[in-house]
Amino acid sequence: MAKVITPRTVDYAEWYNDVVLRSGLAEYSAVRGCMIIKPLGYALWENMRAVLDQMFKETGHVNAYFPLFIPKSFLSREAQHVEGFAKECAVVTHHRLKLADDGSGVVVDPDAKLEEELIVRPTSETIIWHTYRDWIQSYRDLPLLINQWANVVRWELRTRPFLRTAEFLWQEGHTAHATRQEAIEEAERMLDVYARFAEEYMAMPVVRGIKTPSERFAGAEETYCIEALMQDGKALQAGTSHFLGQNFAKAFDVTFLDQNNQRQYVWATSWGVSTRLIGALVMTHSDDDGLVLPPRLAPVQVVIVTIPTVEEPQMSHARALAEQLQRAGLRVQVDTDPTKRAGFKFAEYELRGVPVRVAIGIRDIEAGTIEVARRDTKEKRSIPVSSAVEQIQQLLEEIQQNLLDRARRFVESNTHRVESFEEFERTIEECGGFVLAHWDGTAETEAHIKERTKATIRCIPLDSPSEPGRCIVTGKPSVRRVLFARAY
RNA sequence: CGGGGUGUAGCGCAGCCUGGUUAGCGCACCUGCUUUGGGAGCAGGGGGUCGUGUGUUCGAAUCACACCACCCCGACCA
Repeated sequence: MAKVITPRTVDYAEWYNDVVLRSGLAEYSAVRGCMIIKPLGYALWENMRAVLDQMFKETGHVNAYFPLFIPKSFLSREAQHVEGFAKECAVVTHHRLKLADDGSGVVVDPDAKLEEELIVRPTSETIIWHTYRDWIQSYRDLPLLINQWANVVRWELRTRPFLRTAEFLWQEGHTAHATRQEAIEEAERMLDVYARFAEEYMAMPVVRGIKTPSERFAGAEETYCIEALMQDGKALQAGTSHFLGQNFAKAFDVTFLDQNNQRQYVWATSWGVSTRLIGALVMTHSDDDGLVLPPRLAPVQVVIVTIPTVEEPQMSHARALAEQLQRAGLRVQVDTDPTKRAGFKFAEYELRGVPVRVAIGIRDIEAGTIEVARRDTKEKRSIPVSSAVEQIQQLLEEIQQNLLDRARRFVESNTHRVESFEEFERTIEECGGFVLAHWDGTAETEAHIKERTKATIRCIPLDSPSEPGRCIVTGKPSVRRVLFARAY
């Protein structure tokens, strides 16, 4: 038992770290708050990226790439934006090192000070809108629908692998539109893309909603979000889409001439998801034996393990089956390594979250069967090798669906409606989860609740029906319930 | 940024309080044999600036001081 994972019931945070580190998704690096994304974690990200990229292209977007560095002066052009990010910026001040006089290594060369400091981008609105000024002259240049896959740096005080790292990988869409309405539609469209991706590929149910003013992105007029519920009852913001109004157009003077030859400021959106989604995936499906990955995103969907014996016809059987599965479009790995025992491999592939494991031993070959084990329920059964491809394909779909159903049931049974502040406090403290309650719409009440319970308004759900009620704190009238939770 | 913790082999740790031969254990690694359908057994072997610096001492992993790094918990944030 070389690799033991702390059970979730003992310490959820420790369990999370164990799963991430021991499954080989990522490890800590020599740089504080920055992680090394290992091949398994990166392959997962590549799969996510491929699907999202396709979805972005289907909705009319194209990719581009903007600089990593942003002149300091750009950041301060939009007042709220700079306020939101100033406290967590990495700053480049010099461009050269030199040998230390005492021979102790290298030091920053004071003569190589930059005239204007450069900020390592925490997000790219400013440099992109500075560029859009040149790209947009006419209504014919709009809409401008651009996405960028990049890394960004936010000097967070407290970091956790995938959930919050000082450097992270993400995509950021930045679009420009001729009308307010069109920009709002874009922001909503991309939120919908994210929600569909979360549910259809990650098998992770999400609540779509809008943020309250105090939780809005720095510089946005409206922030849309998808909120997911983790197994420990805490919420995780899984993606955001912002309607930026004309804030950045005004800050960077981006205007166009409309059909009536009138000069207008451009309307903007930005939207992003990050490697945080990998953390969300872990905390939605995984268990005390390690990762559980949804088949649609799993880097390896099927692993075929041969049970070694002296004579080894298993190998050729395994390779033949792998070939058939690959031809059917599946991602397959074959493990015929005779130096590790079967039990070790079983545990190892479970730890790494492979959805379906096939075992082939001499017994199976004699019986014309294979043993198929599914990761989500740990069930095993023998099936005839003749129908292996169809059955495995079907099983993968079943697993994908089961993960979503299971996660949905979890969210449903951990979403509570409360009518009083007392009930609210008790529910948050004892059950966690999502809490739907009436709120009077003021920042004061929101802050009060946060202070008392550490719960925040995750969003005002888009699909929430209007339902007259009274604020749980002030008793003032409210027209709909909002979604509260303690959050990551 | 506040609080706590930890730095000894790739990983996990013991040793430190009470200084003293060659720094030890488990896992992993290498070799051999036996095993092999749920994390194999035996035998042998390789691997160490004891986080860094300064000090105390005949002698420091061990004592003192300073520093650094990372992790965890909070406040802030994707």
